[in-house]
Parts: sequence; C-alpha cells; structure tokens
Amino acid sequence: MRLAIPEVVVLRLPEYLRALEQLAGEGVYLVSSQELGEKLQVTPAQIRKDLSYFGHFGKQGKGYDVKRLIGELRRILGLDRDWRLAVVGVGNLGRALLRYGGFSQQGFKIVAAFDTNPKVTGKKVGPVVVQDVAEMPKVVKSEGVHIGVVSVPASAAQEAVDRLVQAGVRAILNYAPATLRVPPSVYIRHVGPVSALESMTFYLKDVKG
Amino acid sequence: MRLAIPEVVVLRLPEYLRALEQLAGEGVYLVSSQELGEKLQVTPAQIRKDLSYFGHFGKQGKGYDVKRLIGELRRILGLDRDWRLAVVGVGNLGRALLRYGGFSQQGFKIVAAFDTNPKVTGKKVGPVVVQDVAEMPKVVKSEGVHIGVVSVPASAAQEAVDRLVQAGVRAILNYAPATLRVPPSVYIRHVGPVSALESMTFYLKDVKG
DNA sequence: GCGATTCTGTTAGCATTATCACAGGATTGT
DNA sequence: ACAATCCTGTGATAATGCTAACAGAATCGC
Repeated sequence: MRLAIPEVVVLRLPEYLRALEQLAGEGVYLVSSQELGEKLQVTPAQIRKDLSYFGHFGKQGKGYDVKRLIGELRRILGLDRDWRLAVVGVGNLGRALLRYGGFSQQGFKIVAAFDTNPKVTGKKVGPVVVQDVAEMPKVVKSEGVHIGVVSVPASAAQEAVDRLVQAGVRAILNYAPATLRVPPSVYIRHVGPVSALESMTFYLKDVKG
Repeated sequence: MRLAIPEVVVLRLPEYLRALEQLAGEGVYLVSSQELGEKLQVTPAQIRKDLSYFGHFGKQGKGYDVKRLIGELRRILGLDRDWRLAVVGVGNLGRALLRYGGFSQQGFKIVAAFDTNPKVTGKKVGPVVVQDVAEMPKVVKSEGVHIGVVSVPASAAQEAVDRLVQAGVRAILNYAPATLRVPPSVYIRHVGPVSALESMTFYLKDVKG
C-alpha cells in the first residue's frame, strides 16, 4: 500500500506545497480539497486521492490544516532536511545557478562548483570557490554532495555525469541539451530553460501570430 | 484522428528531438525505434506509437532517417519558425535568462525585458534594453511577443501575469514559486530551478546520506 | 440536542496510456 | 529470384490513472 506511488502523484505534490505555502502567507489556516483544487485547477477528488497515499491529513467537515499539511508534504518530499548540491560547469548558466539565492529556502545548499577552465577555477562565484574537476572525487566525499547539477555544454555533458557518478553522486539534474546515460542506480532528470518552451509551442503553433 | 493528442506524447517529443539531434551530430543517418529507445530508456513501441499520431515517418526494414525525423518533429512542435519572448523581472534569474545564449538555437528570441525598478530600466541586459512595465502593452504589440517569461519574486508574480495577459500574451512560462491564475485561453507552465529538485528528493530521501 | 450541512477517505467504475504481438512492406545475402 | 531477416505501423490487450459517488465523521445553526 505504502509502496508503488505513481510518479505523477509525486510530481503534483510540489505544486500542492507551493499553493499551500502561498495560502499560509495570506494567513489562511484551513483549506478544503475543493478550495485548493480551484486554486490549482485540479479536481478535489484528485487532491484527496493523492494525499491518501501517504496518510490521513484532513478533518471531516473542516478540511486540511494548512500549516500541518505543509509540514507533512515537506516531510514526504524529503524537504525537511538539507540537500547538498555541486554545480559542474561554471559558464553562463552555471554562474547564474550559483548566484541564484532561491535554493536555500527549500533546504538546498550549493557546497561546491567545478570547471575545467583555469580562467574560472580558483575564483569565488556565489557561495563557493570554483575547483578543477580533478578535485571532484575528493570534494564530493568531504562536502557530502547529494545532487550534481550539470551546466556544461552539451558536448561535455556525458563526461561530466560520468565523473559525478564515479565520484559517488546518485542524483543528477541536467541542464545540458543532451541525452545522457547513467547506471540504473543513478537518478537523472533533464531540465533547462528551453525544454519547457519546446512543448509549449506545440499548443501555440496553430494560433495566429 | 489528428486531434486529441495526449499531452504526455507532446512532452516526450522534445526528448526524442534532442536525442536525434545528438545522433545527427555524431554522423548517424538512420536509426531504428529500437536503437532510439535504448538511448532514451523508452520502449520502441512507445516511440513508434507516439510518432504514429502525426504520420508515417519510418521505412520498414530500415528505420527512421535521422535528419528527416528531426525536421518533422521540429515542424510538429512548431519549432520551424521564430518565437518572440519577453522577460518580466530583471533580478538575478531574469538577468541570467537574458544573458543565456541557448534560446536562439531552437528559434527562441528575446525581444523585450521589463522591470519596475528604475535602477535597471533603461539599461541594456543581454540582447535588449530593459523597459518599465508601463510600456508593456505597447511593446508587446510592436515587438510581436508570443511568450512571456515571468522571473519576478513570488509576491509580484500574479500582477506580472495579469499585465502580460492584459497586453495580449497567450503563453507564459513562470519561474516564480507561486500558483497563478490566468484565463482559460492562456497557456501557463511553471518551471524553475527548485521545482525539479523538489520531486527528485522524494526518491532520494530513503537512501542513506 | 438534533437535523442539516460540510468535507474527508475510499471504493468501484470509467477513461486514458502503455505494451504486446503481428501483418505487411523492405532489405540483404546467396 | 527467393528465403531469411529486419523493422514499421497498428489493432488488441493489459495496466495505469482519474473521476464520481458515497459512507462515515465532524461541525454548525437553532
């Protein structure tokens, strides 16, 4: 029962969490699946079903305690602890990620950055000093890196993930526009500014303009 | 038949496209659904089924012509033309998007940037001069903006999308960690550096470390 | 206190998506 | 030319995910 939770459900949880955090910020203490569904454009039944995979968080006749549910979702998603990130590739995009402050709010902490270019290694960017990739195995271990963020050019992406995997990183977020191979034990996900746009245009293309 | 294409299918097409572009770069001219599936960790049947929604692109006994399929997918996704973007919010993240060069390769062109802060309006960032949001209705029309990119703080995000919608933008990419309301005719999607991490940690949390 | 109302958690039925398996066309080797 | 092999496109089937509907529990108004 507790096992085999559909991935789509897991993908919706952060959306619920965001909406709840917004409500909490507005001073809302209680919310029904109906109200939350309207805010998120999701059916109330879906919200209740999704949450039922993990426990009983609501009160009949009242709804959900917003703060409590935020706490539960954060726990379920593993956001009730710190996660240590390493950024590989300090180009335009890597630099932006390093300087972006929004990670810390959800417990993500950048603890290392790597590059091969001697023009950037040794320099401080955002919260860390950029190190040569040769240092990766040592630093990943000493800094306890959980997640690797790949922001190198597509042509260097496979080598970057190979090095990360070799160094012991089990989860990778890939910003490079490339299809990458990792062992089954490693969790990898592709993101990036362009990806979201590419499927969006499918729905736009028929409209005039 | 041609209508009612599942959204999951549309979301996979960019992945296929990326893999094919990589193959083309390696000098591969022909690929079977089997080979492509191995590269993408997807079953060959899924690839064939997905493509069959849009036409017959393969040759029995041979497979798919890589270049031809790239062209077809780009056409299907609406990537065979230019798309004009406007960035709203020139903070840390907005600045990075403006300076990021990777959009142009797939036909995305940033043609405007807006902010309310007089410290940044009037200054050139990346390819454009930042303008005050008051100019938005005029500029969206004159520059023919198709897609709005919201990179303001969460607290200002709803106002930013309202202004974009008001100005006539029908598609929005939201980087702000907020749940936003738009009319049904507007297509909006939430992305952002933290979102992908938030569901990733669900799968990581049980592992030691 | 009690009937009417509210709202959750869950089951059962429905709809959508993915996989299997094969017919049929194309290619290759001999 | 023909047999063996390869590979697509697609119906049939299995699996998955969604929605509607309701029992049961809490709340509210009077």
